[in-house]
Amino acid sequence: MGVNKDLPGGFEQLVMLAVARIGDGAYGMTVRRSLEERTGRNVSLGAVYSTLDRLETKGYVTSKHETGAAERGGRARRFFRLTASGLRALNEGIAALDRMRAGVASVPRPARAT
Amino acid sequence: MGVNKDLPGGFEQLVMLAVARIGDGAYGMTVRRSLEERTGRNVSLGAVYSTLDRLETKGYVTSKHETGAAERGGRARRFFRLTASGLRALNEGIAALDRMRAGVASVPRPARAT
DNA sequence: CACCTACTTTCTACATTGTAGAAACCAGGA
DNA sequence: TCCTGGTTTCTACAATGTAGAAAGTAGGTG
Repeated sequence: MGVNKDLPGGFEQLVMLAVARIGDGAYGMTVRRSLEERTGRNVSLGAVYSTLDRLETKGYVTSKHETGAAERGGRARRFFRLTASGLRALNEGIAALDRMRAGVASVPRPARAT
Repeated sequence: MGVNKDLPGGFEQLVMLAVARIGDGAYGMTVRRSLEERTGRNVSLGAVYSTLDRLETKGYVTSKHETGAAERGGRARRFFRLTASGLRALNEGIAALDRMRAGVASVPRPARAT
């Protein structure tokens, strides 16, 4: 890898953004849903989970299994949160992209706040 | 791949942006330089060229060898340009990222124009 | 009880992308 | 001739992207 290791690439960025935007209720399904809604592409759960796993190995997210009785059918959910270093890496990656795109006429400026 | 095939990932985006921003004089070395200046990371020429090659196979850039006598030491340069479909794909990818990041408090809005 | 179903994660496998470094090319000057 | 600077191409491997099948878990239902 490059000299600045581990700047997250495309999909990883998107997944981290999903986790960030969802906040507390971020687990596999909600991350997937968020991704699909905002990007318009359909993403498989497998894709989401393995990315999340890899992010966890890098220390960019942490996960915790739902405690107590999940009075809900199904396996205990695994909730994800962005770590400080994850946020840092995410912002660096985004910043680099922004610097790259600044002033390129054919590439639109980002929309204003939402 | 996903349903919307071939949205370029991280590094491909950066390389396309470099080509776009450089305009006419875009070839291996200038692309590399632009990347390094704006992102701060050091990128190898190999990385640049193979990415450029792959982008070309996808039809996102075209290349043309320097015509006439290159009255310069060295092999004839290969100049790259973004194709219309490359630009479209690039903008789609960026737009998806923007939608994902819009309204996420911990992720700064992009800087104003440069 | 045995089974079915909904929800969710985990595992497996493979394709694509990211990345570096060595090799080869080319021309001009020492 | 040899060296050097500028440039591309080739080779190889690691990391990321992506899908799909499998399996765990609980609650309902006959």
